[in-house]
Order: sequence, then C-alpha cells, then structure tokens
Amino acid sequence: MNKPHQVTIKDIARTLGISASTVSRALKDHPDISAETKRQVQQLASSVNYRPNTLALGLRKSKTNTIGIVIPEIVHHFFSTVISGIDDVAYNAGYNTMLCQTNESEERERSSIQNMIDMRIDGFLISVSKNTTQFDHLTNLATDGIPVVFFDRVCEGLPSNRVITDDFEGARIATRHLISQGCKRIAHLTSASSLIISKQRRDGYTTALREAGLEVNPDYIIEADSREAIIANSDKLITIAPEIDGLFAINDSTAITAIQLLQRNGYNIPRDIAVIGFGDGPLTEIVSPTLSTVEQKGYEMGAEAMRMLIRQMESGIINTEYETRVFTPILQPRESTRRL
Amino acid sequence: MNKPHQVTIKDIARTLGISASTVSRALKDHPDISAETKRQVQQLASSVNYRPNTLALGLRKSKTNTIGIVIPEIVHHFFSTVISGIDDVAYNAGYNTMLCQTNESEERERSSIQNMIDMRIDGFLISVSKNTTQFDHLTNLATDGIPVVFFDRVCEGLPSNRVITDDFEGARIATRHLISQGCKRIAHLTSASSLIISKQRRDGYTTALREAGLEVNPDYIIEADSREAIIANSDKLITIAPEIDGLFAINDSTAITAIQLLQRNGYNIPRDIAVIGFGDGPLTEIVSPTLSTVEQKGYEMGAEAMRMLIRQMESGIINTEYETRVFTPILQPRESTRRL
DNA sequence: GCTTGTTGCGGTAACGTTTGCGGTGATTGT
DNA sequence: ACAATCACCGCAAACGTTACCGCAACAAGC
Repeated sequence: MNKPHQVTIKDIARTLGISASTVSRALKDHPDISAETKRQVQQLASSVNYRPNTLALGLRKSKTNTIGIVIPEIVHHFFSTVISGIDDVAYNAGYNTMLCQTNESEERERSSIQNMIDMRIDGFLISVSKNTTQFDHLTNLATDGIPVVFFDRVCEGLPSNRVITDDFEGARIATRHLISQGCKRIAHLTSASSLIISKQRRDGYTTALREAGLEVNPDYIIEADSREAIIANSDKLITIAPEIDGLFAINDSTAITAIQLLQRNGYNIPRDIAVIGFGDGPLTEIVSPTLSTVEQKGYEMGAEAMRMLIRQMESGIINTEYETRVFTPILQPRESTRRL
Repeated sequence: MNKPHQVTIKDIARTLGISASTVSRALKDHPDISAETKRQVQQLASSVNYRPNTLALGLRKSKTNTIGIVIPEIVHHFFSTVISGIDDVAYNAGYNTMLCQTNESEERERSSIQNMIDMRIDGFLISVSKNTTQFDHLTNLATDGIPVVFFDRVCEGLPSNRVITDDFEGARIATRHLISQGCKRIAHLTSASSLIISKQRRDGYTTALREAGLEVNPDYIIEADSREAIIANSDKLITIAPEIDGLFAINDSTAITAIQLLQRNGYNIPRDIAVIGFGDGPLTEIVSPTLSTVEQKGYEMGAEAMRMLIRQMESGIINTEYETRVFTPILQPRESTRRL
C-alpha cells in the first residue's frame, strides 16, 4: 500500500470539470463565484476530505503559521511550563510550534535557529543559552525582519521584545525576607555571571543587604546553580556554613540540595540557617522543611510571550517599537525560613 | 526596513549569467557541471549566504525532514525527558521537530495531528491522550502511509511501532519488593482504566500478590493518579490505612502525596506502611523518606522512539513489519520501603 | 566524411496554491 | 439596437526547487 495521493485542488477541479482557480475561490467564498458552484465545490471538498497543502501555501504567501521555540533545556520545570503556556496560546490562535532545545550550546543554538529560518518560520520565541557569547545570529534576526520575543534569558544590549521576571526585585524580596526573619550573615548561590538573570539576582541580593545596613561578603557568594554544582562545591558551602545564618539560592533545586547537604552536616533548617529558593517548582511543598521561594509564573510568561509575538507578527510593522513585559515574582514563605 | 528578499537560486543564476538548473546542480556537485562553474556558484552562494527554501523543497519532494511529536502534557518530568531524548536524536540526524501537547483532550489530539499532516510531516511520535476513545485518526495514519511510532501510551489493538516500558513487569517488581519487605496487605493507587499502562500495572500488582499467595482486595485499589486526585480521595485512603502495611502508587508524585497524607495522619513510613512509586522522577531523592520506585528511562525511550521512526521513514517500506521495543524498569529501593 | 560519444549547459514542467487580468454571455439602460 | 454593466469563470504567472529531456560543441573512431 503506497502513499495514497493526497487530494488537491486540481483533483477537485478535474472531477467537477472546472478550473483550479474557480475551486480555490469557491473554497474561500469569493464573491465572483456562483452559489451553485460554491455548493458543489465545498461539498465535494468535504466529502473527499480535501486539505490545503501548507507547503504550497507557505511558498506562495511566505507565511507558514508556524513559530519556533528555542530553549536551553526542556527537562526543567520552569521551561516546560513556559513551553506549555506557549503551546496553548499558539494552538488557540492557529499557530504551530517547532521546538529546539539547545542544551546550552551556542553552536546548536545557531544551527537550530538557522534551520528554522530555512523553514520560513514566522517568528521566534527564544531563551538564550548560558554559553552563548557571540550574538550575531540573534541580531541578524532583527535585520532579517523576523519577529522575535525573548523570554527569561534575554539578550543584553540588543533592543528587543522581552518577557522577563523582575529578577532584581525577586532577589531583593527574597533577601529582605531572610533579613526580616532575623538573618544577618546571608550567603548566595549564584550562576554563570554571563547570564543577565544571575547578575540581576545577585544585584538584588546585595542591594537588599546594603539597604538593611548589612555587609556584603564576597566569600558568601558561591557559583553553584544546580544539584550537581552544589555537590561539586560542597566544601565551599560547608566552609562558610558555621558563619552564616541565611542562604538565598538562585533556584529551588539548588536550594533543596543545599538544605540536604547542610542537614547532613548537622545544621537545623531554618533554626541555624534559613534557606530560600527562587522559581517555585513543584518541589517546594514536597520537601521537608517545605521550601520558601519566590514564585515565577512560567505558564503565564510563555502565554504572554506568545501573545506578544502574535501581536508583532500580525501588526506587519517590524522593528519599530519593542515591548517589554515584566513579571514581578511573589514571595512564598514556607517552613525553610520560619524563624519567628 | 522591510523583509529583505531571501536570496534564491534564481538570483545566483542571474548574477552569474547562467540558468537556475545549472546552479542547482552545481550546488549539489552534479557530475554534469564543470569544475569552474561549480567553483563560481559555490563561492557566490556562500558569500551571499544562500540557503535553500525548505518549503519549495518540501513541495517538490513531498519530504519535509520534520517529524511531529504529540504528547499529553509537557509539564511532566517523564514526558519532558522523552521529548529531550527525541529532540537530541532528531537534531543529530538532521530532522526538525514539531511539538503539540494535547492536554489529554481527544479533540485537540485529532486537530493537532491533522495540522501536522497538512504540513506534510514525515512521521509521527505519539503518546495518546488519556481521554481518547475513538482511534480512527490514529488508524488513518497507517492507511495514509505515514510512519508512526507510539511511545508509552500506545494504542491497543492497533498494530504499530511501539516503544514502551514493561508496565506489567515493573508493577510486579514493585509489588514483589513490598512483599519481600514483609508487607501482606498491599493497596494500589491506579489511574483511568482506559489507559493500557494502568491496566498493565494493575495486573502486575495483582499477579505479584497471587504469586505470593496473598489475597487481592478490591477495596485496596483506589483510582487516584495525581496529587490532586489523592487529595480529592483522601478519605478513601484514610479509611483503609489502618488495615494496610504497603502501598504501590502508579507514579511518584502520587506516592509522595500519599506519604504526606499518611504521615499527617500519624502513620510512620515505612514502619507502618511501606510505599513505592513508579517512574523515578527527580523527586524521589528529595523527599523524606526518600522514595522507592521503579526507574523509567524517559530519555532513552525518546531517543529509541526517534531512532525507530527514522528507520521506518528511511526504509521506504511502509506497513510491512512493526517493531516493538520494551524497556524493563529497574527497581530503585530507597527509604520508603526499608523495613528489614 | 559521417557516425558515435562525451562534456556542459539550458529549457520546461512539475509540486499545490493564489491572484491579476481578461474574457464570455447575459442583462440592463437609453 | 447599441453600449455599458454585471455575474461568472479561465488563463497564466508566480512562489523556489529539481528532474527529465534535449541540444550544442567538440573529440574520437571508422
């Protein structure tokens, strides 16, 4: 059983003894076509289950109704919720989504984007890789007139549409919360300084300390942003553990791993050291003690990014005005910081 | 700044004063073309950054080098790892991936698949929705000659390519493990009976009980497959809690929620009731007690499914022979079942 | 000299769709 | 009765690419 020929407009035209253009117009209710002809065409079309060939359409109109998602890692609660939000909005608006994970590789980011350009994607939703150092493939999108919305991991310096969380403010809120619980010597687990979000969160952290008249100790800032990184750098954390009474981690899983490490070393959380995370995955209520964090709405961010992209694509105007939507994270205090 | 015209083969032909067919052949090193012409064409092509138009190619060859992923929910650790595996293999093989989540809706499953057919996707990777009751849209794929590999949630009765976990055996292993720890009255948290996987797991559970000479008590089988479902059915679980000494949950998050519920009601895990889950997400080592489970290799399953699909697509032969790859889950005993 | 073969390239059609233009036959207006 | 209007439809080109066929030029073989 070989590939059965998908029925085309020409087939309909042939069996009805009319021209392809008439069929095309009849299908889209063009006023030039008589009611009778329309009826015949539409009936036959639906009875043979005619479906327009999207490739031909895309070729003709240079519009594919497809958008590309470029994301560092799919297996990440935050990112997967973002994708989910994107996909739901896209589906309801009649767009298809192409997905590429870069695995934090710049080279893969470049080639994936190029692939999608080759497929004549209508627009991009991008969260840039941690290791991307050259940004020409991203700036080129703008000069090529392809609409882009960056989310979460945006591209510094490049004017663009953005959907981000207020990382600075979120970190400030988190740190302030620790201070309000009586912490005075607060450490911070951070990520690669190349990422804007980690810089912002660090700034929020130091700002909150200064505002409270507390000293910023560089030894208290450790670069570790994952379960693995904590384990690899456990000695650093253990070294400062006796001195500190608070810990702000750049994300939840890092916070949780730190808590487990500290607990195993005899520290009581939150009595000895209060710990707060960032992101609010599904983990926070499952661990013991439950993890305080600042909530990041991934689904909403994805949905909003998709809506923004649709606006950009459908406005027709490119490159004129950029939008930025900032989501302010919300403090979710739980047991891991309850000291009062 | 309007859309800059993407450079085409015709453009190259025009500036070089040769025909489009020559350019096309020169680009793919056709023997008919002289070395000199090839050199000129290839040099110009790369200097103006020529990229073939995938839509035109797809239209011409009815092959898009794109595959479609249809999945119930993205925000699910297991599924996101599967997607990750798919995407990595696809990327390395030069395929693009289109993604659709059905949100467990049959209607959305149908229309997403139809959308992707309209885009002339080369093949499908599908995990069917929980609520799908009619399967014609899936059987049609076979008659349309479109290669499909089902993974995890396969389509019963429909002969097809499959990548699955041995749910029966996994459940049997899990239940046996509870028995080996001295449990005699073991309850089971299950999912919608329409899903093959839940039926298989239930069968594995009852089989293990019977093999050990233990009685199967229908009251001990509760339909609850998520955090929310447990909370909604908490009274049922609490009712049987005094009688049971073991619990096998259909997935990890259900197991964890059950543990928390039981703990709040004064039960000690694993002393009073030993609990085991299924799936091995990232949660198992984070909770206290750490959760015993049977490990499901999502990434490998995705990768294998993609490889199988590639074989099917590139063999050219459709519909002749179907493959099935079964992954046997591995017991991961942790604290939640340690009674001996 | 004529055939045969080779090398290198161009023309055309085709994939499926849309669209501007034009053309037919019939109806209307004067 | 003649032009103007109208309703309805077909032609052909175009989107970018490739496969098939063919053709010119030139070399070689007899």
